[in-house]
Amino acid sequence: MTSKAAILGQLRSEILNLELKPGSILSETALSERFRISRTPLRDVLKQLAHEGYIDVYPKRGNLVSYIDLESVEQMIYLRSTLEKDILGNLASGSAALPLRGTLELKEILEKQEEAIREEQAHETFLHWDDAFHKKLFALAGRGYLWDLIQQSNVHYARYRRLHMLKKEKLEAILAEHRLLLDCVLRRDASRIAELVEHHLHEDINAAYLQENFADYLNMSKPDSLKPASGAEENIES
Amino acid sequence: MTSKAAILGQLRSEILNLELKPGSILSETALSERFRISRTPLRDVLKQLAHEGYIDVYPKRGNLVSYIDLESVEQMIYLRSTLEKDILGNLASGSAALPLRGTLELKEILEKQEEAIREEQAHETFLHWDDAFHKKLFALAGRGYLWDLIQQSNVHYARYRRLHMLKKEKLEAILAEHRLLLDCVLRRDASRIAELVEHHLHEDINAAYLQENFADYLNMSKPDSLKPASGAEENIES
DNA sequence: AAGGCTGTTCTTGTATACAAGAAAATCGAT
DNA sequence: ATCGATTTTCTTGTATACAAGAACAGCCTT
Repeated sequence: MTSKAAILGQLRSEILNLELKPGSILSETALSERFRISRTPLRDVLKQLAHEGYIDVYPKRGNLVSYIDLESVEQMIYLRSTLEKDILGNLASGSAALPLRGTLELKEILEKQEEAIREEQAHETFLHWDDAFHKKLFALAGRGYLWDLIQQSNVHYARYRRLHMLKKEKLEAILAEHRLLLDCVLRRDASRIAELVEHHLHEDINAAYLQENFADYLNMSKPDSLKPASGAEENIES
Repeated sequence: MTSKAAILGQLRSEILNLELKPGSILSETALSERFRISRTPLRDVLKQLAHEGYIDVYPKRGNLVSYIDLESVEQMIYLRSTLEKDILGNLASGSAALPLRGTLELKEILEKQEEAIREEQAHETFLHWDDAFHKKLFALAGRGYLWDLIQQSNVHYARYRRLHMLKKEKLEAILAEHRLLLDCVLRRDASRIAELVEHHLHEDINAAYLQENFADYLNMSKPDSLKPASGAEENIES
């Protein structure tokens, strides 16, 4: 656990699966002791995390694990929804036929997902194969580049999904929708895809429920005085 | 010119307007002398540039201004095309009416763009207002967040456009298309928007012409041995 | 002349000492 | 006890010395 890439991955996964709760302090000195590495390379890791939205940097005060930003969640859902409607539409309406190889890989993924449901403590595994399914669709449409791009700004949406999963055991429902979508593509029925994708991604973004049960995970847009750096402090503006 | 944000902006603009050509070396020591600042904060700036694709980092060898990646260009055009079709479609089909204020701002931008055409050496100014027009459309649809997100991965597309501009003086054509698009939205005619957006953004991605005239600006996918770091070197993987 | 070894000199990567800002704790006066 | 100024102690930001890898030049060998 000494390389920068390993540390980055470790912190990323701890933040994503909510072991590190929003608001937790990531101190440079503390982390440098934990990972037995000096502050300089560790700062590189924190910079990367900050750029991907995992942490908020308060200059000369500290780094906090970011609170889940529902605005970002809504925007990412819209982005994915719009793209996947188009992608699945193209795959279905057959200007380019779905190759047999791709079909098989998709079905394999869905089987893995079904297995994951049976396990207990299945959420992380299930989510992994859920992502794999959508990623494969992007890849088959020649849009893997965009999938990777989206993943770089996915912290808030990824954690939001995990909070929702905790409540509803609607894993079966999700899997069923995947099967339905694949069916439409294979039967070359583009007509229903738009509504299916729309419903699949907009898993009721129920802000009220979240604020009731996970208020301390969320970013309630408070006065600017409490917001992280974004201006001309000693920070880099993006 | 001592703050990190200023240096970042300076280098960004020099790379975007091709003063710093692809392949140019950005040495930490050289830059630290140029900007009278130590290597540590300067490395932060380079990290940011690397993350946004402005430079490629070859560990222990150097940092080169990235070559224009036509794959990225095509992906970004598709991304914007798909999003803007939906955005303009929504603005036109009127679930939410375009407010008077927004209409006026858009027309103002188009006037600025017309002024820019008359000036000589107009390209940079023209492009600025061109971006402003599209950005305003995103904002009016409540998608300013996504516009900003896209801008963070826009190096290759931005430079590609500048190379195209050098050849064709099709500034008037672009402006005319803007007027046409705005017209469709105001007249609530959503039918032609898709094809207009498609044509507007896919300004003939003529790879042959570029490779003929600007081969040394482009990233011809060479053998892996010449590619920048992306694996388990001493670098951070994204 | 060609090939390979070796040392020099580039580059970036890391560690650490110090500077500077912000918040908290302390101590004092009222 | 309460309020306020000062000091102390956190935090991150910066500078710099050193480590280590990569490329290059030169030389020697063949």
